[in-house]
Amino acid sequence: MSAKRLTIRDIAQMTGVSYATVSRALSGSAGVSDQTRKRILSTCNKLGYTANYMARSLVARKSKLIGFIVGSIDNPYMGQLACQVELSARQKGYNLILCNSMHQEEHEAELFSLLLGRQVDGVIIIPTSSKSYGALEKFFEQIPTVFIGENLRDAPKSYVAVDNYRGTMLGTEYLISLGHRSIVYIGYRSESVTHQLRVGGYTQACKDHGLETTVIDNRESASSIEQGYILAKKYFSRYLSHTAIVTATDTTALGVMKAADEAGIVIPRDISIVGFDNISYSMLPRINLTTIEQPFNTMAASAVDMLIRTIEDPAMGYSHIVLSPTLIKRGTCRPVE
Amino acid sequence: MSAKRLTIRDIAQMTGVSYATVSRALSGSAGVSDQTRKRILSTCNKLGYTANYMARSLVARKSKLIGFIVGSIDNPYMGQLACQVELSARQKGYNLILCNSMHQEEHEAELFSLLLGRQVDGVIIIPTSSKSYGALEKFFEQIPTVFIGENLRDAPKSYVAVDNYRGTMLGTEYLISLGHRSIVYIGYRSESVTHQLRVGGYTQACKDHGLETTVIDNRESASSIEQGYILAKKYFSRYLSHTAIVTATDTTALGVMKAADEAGIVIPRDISIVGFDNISYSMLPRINLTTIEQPFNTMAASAVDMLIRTIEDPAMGYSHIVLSPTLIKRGTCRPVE
DNA sequence: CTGAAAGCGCTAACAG
DNA sequence: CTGTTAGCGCTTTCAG
Repeated sequence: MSAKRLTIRDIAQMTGVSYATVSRALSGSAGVSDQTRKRILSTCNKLGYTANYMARSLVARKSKLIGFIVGSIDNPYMGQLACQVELSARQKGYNLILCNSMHQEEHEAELFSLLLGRQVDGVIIIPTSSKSYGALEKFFEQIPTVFIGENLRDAPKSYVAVDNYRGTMLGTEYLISLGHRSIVYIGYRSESVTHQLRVGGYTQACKDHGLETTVIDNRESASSIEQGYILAKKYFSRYLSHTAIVTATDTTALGVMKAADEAGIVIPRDISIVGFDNISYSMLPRINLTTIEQPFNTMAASAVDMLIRTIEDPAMGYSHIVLSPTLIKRGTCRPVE
Repeated sequence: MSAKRLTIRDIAQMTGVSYATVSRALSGSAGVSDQTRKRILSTCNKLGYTANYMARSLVARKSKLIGFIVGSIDNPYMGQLACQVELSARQKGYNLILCNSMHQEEHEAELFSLLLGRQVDGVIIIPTSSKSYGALEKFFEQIPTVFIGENLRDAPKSYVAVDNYRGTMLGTEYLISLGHRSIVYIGYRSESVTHQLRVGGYTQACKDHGLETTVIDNRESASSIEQGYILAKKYFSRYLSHTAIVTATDTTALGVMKAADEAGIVIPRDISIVGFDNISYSMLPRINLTTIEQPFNTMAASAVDMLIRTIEDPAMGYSHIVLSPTLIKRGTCRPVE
């Protein structure tokens, strides 16, 4: 096992040149004859030599490493983003150190320090809530950071998010266009700006059409199927008047659907429902959820681009990228007679 | 941005000691008076100093970094494993570099070299197929590696997997106990040993009870909902005789269910189905898939343990951990009259 | 075009 | 108990 890895000196000796020359040949910098370069390169991969990034990073003072903090990678929304983030980053020569915060703000801060110690050149974070921002502020001047998913409003920090307000507005108006006059919002997490905006879009759309609003809060630190289920179960046991539901997230919607099924409420016959996120599971057969799509690939690519631009030019300011959501019509909504 | 990070010398100067003393104080090694240690530690976190892992790793010749190669992290099966792997690794002082191979063996090899250059102390891989093993063999003597998920039979390399043979056997026998006499297997990927074992368990169970077998192959390099759908669609358009389906994976089952729904085939009334993996979405309301569970948490924790043990004691041999699967009875199977 | 030497931030002997 | 001195493997001046 690990027969002491080869160093630049070893291959210098083999080739009969100084190790400085080897370094030059490998890093592609000028000042080496084509002949020696070829000779060096060939012995390198004959012996399977791979340069030591650690040493290289130490002198270069940059690691080409990006810290990536997510609530938990088994959440499909984060998984989809993570996949694209990793791919774009790698394509640009960066690798990702993955960290799960388990949706806890204290952990996010600890993880940030850890990542700082790891000498990452920047961090991309899918924050648990907007509160994350405040707690993390002290790190921002130490290291380029970009947020994904959470809308930080006018905070002086880079983020890429979807237009959440417009998203729920789109969803709510679709429901209204179908004839619904009594719509409830389920799963509002008040400490999240994303959720504030989502509930805002719903409220505005209702107001615009002279409709009443009802909002059911989620007091947990994350949205999940379980939470949606719990919330909806309680809801179904008390209210009966609404003909449609706007949910905070697709996972919430999934939980709501479960509760509806158990209560013998048929979707969309008895009640219509629209989700938010368009996680891959929303398109499943039996689910077939009408929802608002977040453009994952664009979000991930933009975040990586933004971060790397800031890393390479520290004088760069911040940017806010707010992408357009799309309504995906599937099978959970129907016109009201 | 990044006001040149503090070094050990900076804080040595501030405290009025030599930087070696600071190093000792930080690494907790003996040979520093409690008083000076406290003084050093306090200035350290007053100034927000974090030790440079790169430099530390360079001299220690270990990075406390683990490379983690997955097919693609947005696959729920891999996401669930990844989450646990990261958590266990971090708890033991290791961090993860995440890489998506996009289910391509060539990429796996490239990723391995890259990770080697990154000086990871070991790698955990969820291989695309058993072919991965051969192509990667040349790396194994260079770095501790453990495989998750794929059963490598008697290969001289560490892996943790579920007893796939026993899994489908369990599933098939359950179906048989329900009275099914005509069962088809959908989604066999012949280049994967995991799949060979799964189809083996199915075949054996059928043989044991004197039943015929029918196997539908998946010629793609990965299982997915889409593949399951395509396979099932073709299947439903030709066969009609089976009363039950054993699927290679839950994602396959999901695709099969979609095709069934579209074809007007009602599950479980017209046909029963059992999946494999118990990914989180199988328990969804409308899905409620009867399936074989893989113990994700145990698998992840064992893999990390095994790897770290090998890292810390290079003389360690390899181990094969084959965990027991469990049948999760849900709503997609019913007794045949 | 190539070699020698200094140093990135840290740890680990070895002295004092 | 603390300071000094070599490096870890590499890049990068600066000479030749």
